[in-house]
Formats: sequence, structure tokens, C-alpha cells
Amino acid sequence: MSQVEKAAELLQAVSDVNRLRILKCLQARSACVCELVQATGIPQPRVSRHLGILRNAGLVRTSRDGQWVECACVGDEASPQVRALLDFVVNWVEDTDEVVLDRQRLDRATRQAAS
Amino acid sequence: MSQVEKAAELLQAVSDVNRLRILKCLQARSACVCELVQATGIPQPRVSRHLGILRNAGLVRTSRDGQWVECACVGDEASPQVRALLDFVVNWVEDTDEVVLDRQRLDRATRQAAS
DNA sequence: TTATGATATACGCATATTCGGATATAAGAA
DNA sequence: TTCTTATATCCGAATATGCGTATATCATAA
Repeated sequence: MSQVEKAAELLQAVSDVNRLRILKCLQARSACVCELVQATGIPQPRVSRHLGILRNAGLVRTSRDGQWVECACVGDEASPQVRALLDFVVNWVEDTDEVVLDRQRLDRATRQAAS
Repeated sequence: MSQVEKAAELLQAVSDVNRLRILKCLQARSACVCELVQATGIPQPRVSRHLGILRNAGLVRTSRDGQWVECACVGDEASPQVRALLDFVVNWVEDTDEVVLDRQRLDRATRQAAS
């Protein structure tokens, strides 16, 4: 696959409202799936599927912690290209009311009482 | 439409190989449609359609010059958000052989003998 | 073992995107 | 007018994407 195709794939991975909201949440802090569900109000299967897309693209890493799956934006283990995209996107998407509200609910989210 | 939805739309507009190649050409210089066809080897209707998408998204402006339609990346007339995305993308997509080749053909392209 | 909560996946459906090829439109030249 | 070149749009087919619902899997507790 050419570099340009790879770039298009990465951009495609961030060109969705659900995924942008998830990334903006993970910019604030790592979270497990059920916390992202509580923060965004997006149904759990949808969160899970979009997290899979972000993970496949290499933008998010997940690790199981017992019953929970902890999600975080990738750090220095990722390629400079991926890091650059991630840094750009989370800063470029503004902290509008919608984003702030998601983060407020994320603050109050717990690992209980998700779905 | 929310800000996040708008952001997703803009990212969607740049998440395609054809459109990235066109943008990388227009980063080098403005060009008319038939020159972009010569530079990229992409069929003319396809170039036209993808230019339409870039124009709709506000990333590219076009102006008719007689028989030709001159295309260019938007400048300061665009919103800061659009400018920021454009600046990021054209610098983030690397100047690989594929991109360099497109630009070499763009250098030699003329307004004659396109399709 | 069974039960429960967290997460992932499979399914069918609706819609969107992209494509090639044909054709329409626009501008200029003969 | 007719012809040629440049550009845009229409059409149908193929593919991709996103969704909700249902269900499967996984980990833990009882």
C-alpha cells in the first residue's frame, strides 16, 4: 500500500462523529468501554465497533483489566505519522459544549452501571 | 450541525487517495482540471467529481478562465479551521515517489492535450 | 456450577461512496 | 453554424459504511 493510501486510511479512521467524540474523551483521560458509553450516551455495541476501528488504525490501544477493557490514545510507541495525526485532531476539534458535556459525564462515570 | 459533525465532514473530505493526490498537486501550484488529469493519470470525470467534493467542503476554490477551470487551495478567505486542516494535511502527507511523480508530470502539463 | 456485568461480534438493512462509461454543457475556433 | 476542447453531470453497478438488535464471549462472583 502506498503512503498516500495509508494516509487516506488514517484520515478515514478519524472522519466519524462517534470516533471523534471517543478520541476527545480519551484526550482527557483513559477510560474503559463502559465509561465511554456513559460519557457519550452512544450504545455499547457502537462504541465497541468504533473503538475497534480506532484500534485497527493504530490510534488507540486497549488492554484488558479483568472484566474491563481500558482504552487510551496511543503514545510514543506509535509511529510519528500516527502521533502527528492524533495530536492534530484532538487539538483541531474544538472543545464545544457537546465535547465538554461528554467529558463532564466521563468525570462522573464509574465502572459500574454502564449499559 | 454540531462542530464535531462539521469536523467529521471536513476530515471525510480529505480521506480519499484521489483527493489527497489532487491536494498535493495544488500545494505545488494552482492548476486547471486538465492539468490535474495529466499530472495524476486519473480520468477526467473522476477528477472533476473529487474536485467538486473538495470545493463543497471549502478546501479548494475554482474559477473559470475561458475554456478552463482554474483550481487552487483556499487561502486566507477560508475559515481558520479549514486553513488549519489544509495546512496540516498537505504537510502531513509525505512527498513520496508517487507524489513527486505527480508533481513532475504537473510541471510538464499544459492546457492542451488533456483527455 | 450458575449468575451477572463488561465487552465483542454477527446479522440484516439502509444508506453512502466510488467507479466507469456515456453524455450533457460551456467556451472558443473555424 | 459546425467543430473541437474542457469540464460537469447522469446512470447503474459494486462496494463500503453505519446502524440497531440479538447474541456470543470473557471475567468474576456466588
